[in-house]
Amino acid sequence: MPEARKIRILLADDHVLVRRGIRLILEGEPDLSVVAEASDGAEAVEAARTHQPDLAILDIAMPRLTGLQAARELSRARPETRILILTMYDNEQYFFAALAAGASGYVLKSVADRDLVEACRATMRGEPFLYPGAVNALIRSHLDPAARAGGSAPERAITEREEEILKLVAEGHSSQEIADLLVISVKTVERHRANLLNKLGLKDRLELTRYAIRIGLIEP
Amino acid sequence: MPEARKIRILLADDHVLVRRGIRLILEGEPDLSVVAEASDGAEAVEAARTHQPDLAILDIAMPRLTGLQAARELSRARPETRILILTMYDNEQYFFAALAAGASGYVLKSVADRDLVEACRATMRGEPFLYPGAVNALIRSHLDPAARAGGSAPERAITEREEEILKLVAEGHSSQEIADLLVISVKTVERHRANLLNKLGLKDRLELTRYAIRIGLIEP
DNA sequence: CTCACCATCCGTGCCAGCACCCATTTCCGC
DNA sequence: GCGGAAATGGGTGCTGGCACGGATGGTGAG
Repeated sequence: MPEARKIRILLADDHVLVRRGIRLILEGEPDLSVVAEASDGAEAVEAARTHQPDLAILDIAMPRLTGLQAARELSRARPETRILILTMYDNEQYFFAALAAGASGYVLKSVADRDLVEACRATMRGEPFLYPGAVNALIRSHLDPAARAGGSAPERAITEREEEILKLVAEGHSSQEIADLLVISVKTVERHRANLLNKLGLKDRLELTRYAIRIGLIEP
Repeated sequence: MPEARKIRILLADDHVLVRRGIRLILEGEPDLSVVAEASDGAEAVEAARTHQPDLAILDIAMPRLTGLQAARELSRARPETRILILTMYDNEQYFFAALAAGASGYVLKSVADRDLVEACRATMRGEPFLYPGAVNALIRSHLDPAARAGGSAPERAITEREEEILKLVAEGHSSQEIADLLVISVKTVERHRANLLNKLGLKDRLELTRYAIRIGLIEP
């Protein structure tokens, strides 16, 4: 039974080369088949509708919709499609967000060539697949749910207002400008920014900017 | 003559998946052979010494040494190795810098799967390989040498040292840290940074960061 | 109802970033 | 050799970023 029932995979990443690499890796396996590719989150959601894949492999950093946004869309629109999040960064913040978005697996690009195939199969068997760091984070979170809000794994979700400030800060606006834009006091802007830095475990507005770009909040 | 004389290729990119993708593409060709991989610029220079490749494919955005810095090193240390620069972004500034650094070809990652193999062969035949946008830029530069880096883009090309500072600033290092790293005074770092802001028409280190990300000098 | 959390605001203080001024040395091209 | 550009170093001064301390009202979950 050579064609028993291949796992139908949707592959979403904004880099052709990465897609090409992953595709070649996956197509080398007898039980895996890439039935569609997408170069951004919106395309991925669209492609999932038309191609009805069993599994969607989503990169986090994509234009239009990020992988996480796409995952939320997908798990609402097509809950039967399992989701595997692929990411460049070992960042617990993303990892918890990925779980919340309905992902069943979380794989780092840096180890992807070793683990990716195994992750696909595990996910389709209904088993979660996480990289070691993520498992640790999960255990810590289990042992002390309150620690999610502090310690090394800042995990309180960012609020709407904070995201608004995050975007404006990352776009290069000064606290004064943001205060004027939102018609609030400079002090409040600074307070929100400080909370962001604290929650995300970042150092200054420069890192905030890179973070915002990574999650697709703003364009570079 | 199936083993006539394969082109020996050194592949440098900081992402395993990208290397994997490129490698699979290249190894599919009968006349191309990847003899070494490197995950940063310094490794690439080192690998070129030991493996003596005919061709080095260098990503611009790499840790330690960037692709351009590695290209300069390489074309000095091993001029017989041809250099192909691989980049994420269509940016003329870096295209000219690549030429100056001794590169014979300049390929965009976004079109790499189509053109990469052809670019390798052309480069080895001694023909330059450029993507269409680069050719246009060259023509404009020929018609009006003064406009080379001009127009909406920065007027004067940024120097090697400035690029070094640009990268470090964009990575979030303070002036003091950079001064210590490069063993120069803080004042000199600030001077270079000021020159960069001036040349690029930017406001502060935050914009410098976004610029560095846009041109693919660093990862977000 | 109380508690936790959010959004809002204020004061103080330090330091890094940045602007604007200055200079010297080296090296390259004309 | 002279002019120009790159790299190096310096001084002064303002201000915005960021940490730290406080406070209030609103709102939803327990």
